[in-house]
Amino acid sequence: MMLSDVMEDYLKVIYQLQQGTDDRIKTSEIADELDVTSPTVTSMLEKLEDRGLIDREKYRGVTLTDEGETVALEIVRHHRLLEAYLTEHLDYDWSEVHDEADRLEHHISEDFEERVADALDEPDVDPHGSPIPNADLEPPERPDSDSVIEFEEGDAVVVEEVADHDPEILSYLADHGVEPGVELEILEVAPFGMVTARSNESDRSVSLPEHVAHHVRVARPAELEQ
Amino acid sequence: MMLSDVMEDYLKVIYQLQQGTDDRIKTSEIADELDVTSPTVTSMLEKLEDRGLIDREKYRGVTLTDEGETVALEIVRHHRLLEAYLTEHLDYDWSEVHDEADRLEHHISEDFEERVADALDEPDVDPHGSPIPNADLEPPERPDSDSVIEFEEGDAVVVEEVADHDPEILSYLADHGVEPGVELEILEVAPFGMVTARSNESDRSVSLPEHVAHHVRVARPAELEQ
DNA sequence: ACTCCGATTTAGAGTCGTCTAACCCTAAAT
DNA sequence: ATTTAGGGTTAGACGACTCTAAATCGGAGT
Ligand SMILES: [Mn+2]
Ligand SMILES: [Mn+2]
Ligand SMILES: [Mn+2]
Ligand SMILES: [Mn+2]
Repeated sequence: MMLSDVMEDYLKVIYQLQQGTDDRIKTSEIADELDVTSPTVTSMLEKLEDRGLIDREKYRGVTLTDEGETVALEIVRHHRLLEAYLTEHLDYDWSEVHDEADRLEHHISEDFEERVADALDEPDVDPHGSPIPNADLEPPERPDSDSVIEFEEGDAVVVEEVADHDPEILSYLADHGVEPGVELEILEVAPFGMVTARSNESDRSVSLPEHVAHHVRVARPAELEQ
Repeated sequence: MMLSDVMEDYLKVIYQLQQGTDDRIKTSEIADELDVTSPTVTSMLEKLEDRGLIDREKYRGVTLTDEGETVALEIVRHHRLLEAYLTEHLDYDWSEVHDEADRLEHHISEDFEERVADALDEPDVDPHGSPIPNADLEPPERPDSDSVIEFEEGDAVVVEEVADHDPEILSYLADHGVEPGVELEILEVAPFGMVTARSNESDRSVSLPEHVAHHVRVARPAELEQ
């Protein structure tokens, strides 16, 4: 199956939008994510349906077929391995890797993928804490983390994943001690969603507006130990 | 200036065909190299001319403008740095790097280029002995090597560059002790161009049919020492 | 059941890079 | 000066991906 970069991007986006819901993915969601108009999405969805990569019900959105999911996992694996390699071996900061990986993910060979995975010793998460699909492209199990928004004043949690790609936000977070692996004590969750917490890294408090906090996924330490 | 991958490839090919001649580059040469038809080349040449990247005289071929040459050098730098990086840091063999670099060269950022160059300590040749344009994209000086075909029985020479990209040929050459840096003693140059030589690496003789010998560029050791 | 709004699809068009078929130019040979 | 062979260009088309404008669907609220 010979797929264009663009088709790969559509499948990747559908995969990512599908994580954490059972809802079908709607035309407009894809259009937003890829920065194209909805008629453009509609016509690409027809093509992907013809190729058996998605299930489509007109006016009701799409889901990936198994084959489509495998392609998406392939691209996600490339992306996250590249992010890991760039930070580990080329001295990139975690805030800088996304765009580079987003271009290269479509252009590396299976051989390159394998050598990178070897050089990293088959990592299972990328620098943002997101799981890297294994070489067999089985869907990684859903990490049992929740958005930090779900917690309350007084909770002690560990950052598992920061699912944001904006370099400015990521730099800010790192500067304020919010990275995968650090412990946070929740100080306040404001009614409009802003979370204030103290990091054991920076030892000062940091406030995260809702749209940022939303992407900071954490788990209770207990859940890790059990 | 926003250029497509395809335009970059045309400029790179024109640059490479231009090395070692003062002739203008002809439509059909480009078509052969890129595996497209000549009308396709003609229409792309019109576009490149409009953009000021080539000088074109209808029916008489093209040359790169300074701007076009800079773009070509940029891509060649990417290509050769990638080849060097893949062999040095990802355990690729020199016979395997070309195709990978040929795809990635269009998709790496300037930042990536710089980090790779740093990791390699600003190398000046790639694994095939070809010069890597510097970061300022000044045209590298033409290496003073000649095809091994130009020499005669009894000459002692050093391999400077193996300007071939075919993995099978490169593996064969490495197996028979023909790589940049090795010394060769020319044993025979047949009338139909085949060169037989003894390598100080393998210590056995190896014969190279003309089309292979043509790409093996060597220099007299004396020229190196002076 | 009906109406209406927002989301989706249909229709039609444009750009890019490619092709084939037909025509044309240049340079070499007569 | 003419012919001719070979390569180059023009013309017209197509697939991939995108857009805007117009038509249509479906669900929410009466
Ligand atoms: Mn892969
Ligand atoms: Mn990531
Ligand atoms: Mn560059
Ligand atoms: Mn090379």
